[in-house]
Amino acid sequence: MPDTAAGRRRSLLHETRCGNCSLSSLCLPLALELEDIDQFDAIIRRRAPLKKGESLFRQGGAFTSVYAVRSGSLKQVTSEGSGADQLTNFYLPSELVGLDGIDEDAYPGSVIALETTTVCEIPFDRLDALSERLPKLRTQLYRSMSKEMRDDRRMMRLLSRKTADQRLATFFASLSDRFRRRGYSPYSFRLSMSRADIGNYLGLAVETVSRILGRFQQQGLVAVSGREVNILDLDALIELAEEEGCH
Amino acid sequence: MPDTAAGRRRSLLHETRCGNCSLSSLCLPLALELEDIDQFDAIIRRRAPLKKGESLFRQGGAFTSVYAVRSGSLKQVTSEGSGADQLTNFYLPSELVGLDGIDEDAYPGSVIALETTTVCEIPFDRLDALSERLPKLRTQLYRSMSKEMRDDRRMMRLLSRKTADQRLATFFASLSDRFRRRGYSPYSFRLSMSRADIGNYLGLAVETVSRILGRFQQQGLVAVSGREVNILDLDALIELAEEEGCH
DNA sequence: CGAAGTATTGACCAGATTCAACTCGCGTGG
DNA sequence: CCACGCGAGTTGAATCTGGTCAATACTTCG
Repeated sequence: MPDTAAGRRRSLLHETRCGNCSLSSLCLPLALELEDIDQFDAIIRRRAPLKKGESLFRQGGAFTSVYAVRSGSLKQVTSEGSGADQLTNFYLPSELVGLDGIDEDAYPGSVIALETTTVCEIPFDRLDALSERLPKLRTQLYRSMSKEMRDDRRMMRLLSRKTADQRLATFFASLSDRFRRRGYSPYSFRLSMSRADIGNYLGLAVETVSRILGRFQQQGLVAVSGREVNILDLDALIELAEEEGCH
Repeated sequence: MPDTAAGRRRSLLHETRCGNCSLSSLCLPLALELEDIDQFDAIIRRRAPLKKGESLFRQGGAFTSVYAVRSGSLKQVTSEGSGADQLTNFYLPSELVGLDGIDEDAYPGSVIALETTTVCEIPFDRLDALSERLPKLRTQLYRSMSKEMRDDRRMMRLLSRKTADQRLATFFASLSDRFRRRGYSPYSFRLSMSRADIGNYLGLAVETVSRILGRFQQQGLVAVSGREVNILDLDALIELAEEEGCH
């Protein structure tokens, strides 16, 4: 009876087993043996799906868990001092959220769902304990953090050296690549974030995002209609993204 | 006979013991018990001091170790594609260098001494193994990485939201704070990096750095003479750094 | 269907870059 | 010891990219 509460719960539980998760080749337990995966699986907690706009946690909240995105997408927003927020990251399925809260035992930003989103909650103390026994898990955790640091550096480079056009081009190329890795079309996808989010993330005004998108369209690089994106010339986008300041 | 090779080596070895290192309260082993510190100490390798301009490791080099800065300072430089380098970080004593190389098993940037600099080399495989037995060390390692992620986010905010004045103000306030924590004067110090380095780091042209430094001087915020800095009004600097875009 | 939020477009403005000239400080070698 | 030369730093003028403000269209959702 899949429609009883118990039936639904079972199917949800079943659904969250890492062993049969389609993301297992990208996610934290990627290096684990079958039996180890079960151990890992055991510490994971299900969360009810988040609806668009709901927050996974709020800035300043006590750090307890990291989260693996299972479906949907989220944004991380940090508001410092009195003023404007800074959008520091978008998270897609298989990515790990909350690692920057370990130090200071508090989340340094709020993380908000951009659409209906499900996540796996991984209590950090249990993850840490398990990582003591599973060197591969530990390694993977180090790798995840290290990767995030590398991505951050790339973002700094984008923010301090690239023109608005290059930022947008980089953004689309990167999204395309992330979708490809997850088995989706790298050429055709739907943006879950608003133009304002994109601008905030890339350090640009909304108007600039809009204008450049228009230009890209004229140049035949992409076809954009609302949040629906078709990438027409990925190579050109990538080239534009990498292009060096011509002296 | 402190002048024999053996004597010198002994004194150097002695010098590098974590137990009597003045930085131990800031550095990686900060949470360890005395006996644990000795274990940690045992895996550390001395390195000959780096002279100004020498590199600790080069971008793309195989990742083997992380390094704790003991004295002096370094910069991390990433050159992507064909063109301009990006200076992604300055490292001061007690800070950990190279953590972003774990993922990909290669250093994502070159790290270069800005002055005569000594570091402690910590082979990562041994650190990882030791962290299996010492939960506090593991925690500290997670914390270090987490902190670096947080700092990166702050940098992104600086690069995407702050004006040139605010960037410089933030830079000086942050340096001041880092010196204070290390027991040096927060008001008077010597910059080990060039104006070009500062500009590169903050995403500004050298000329802009120079001009704004001049303005700060006129406003009585700092007194700068070459690389010698005196901070005259730290509070004003901090306020300027935090100031919000006034709508 | 209407209202509020989201996106686009245009005109104008300003902060920062670029280019170029010039000065200063420092180390080297004559 | 001083002159020289080079790199680092400063200053000025012109330019330009992207931001701001304002008006207008499009969507999405109650």
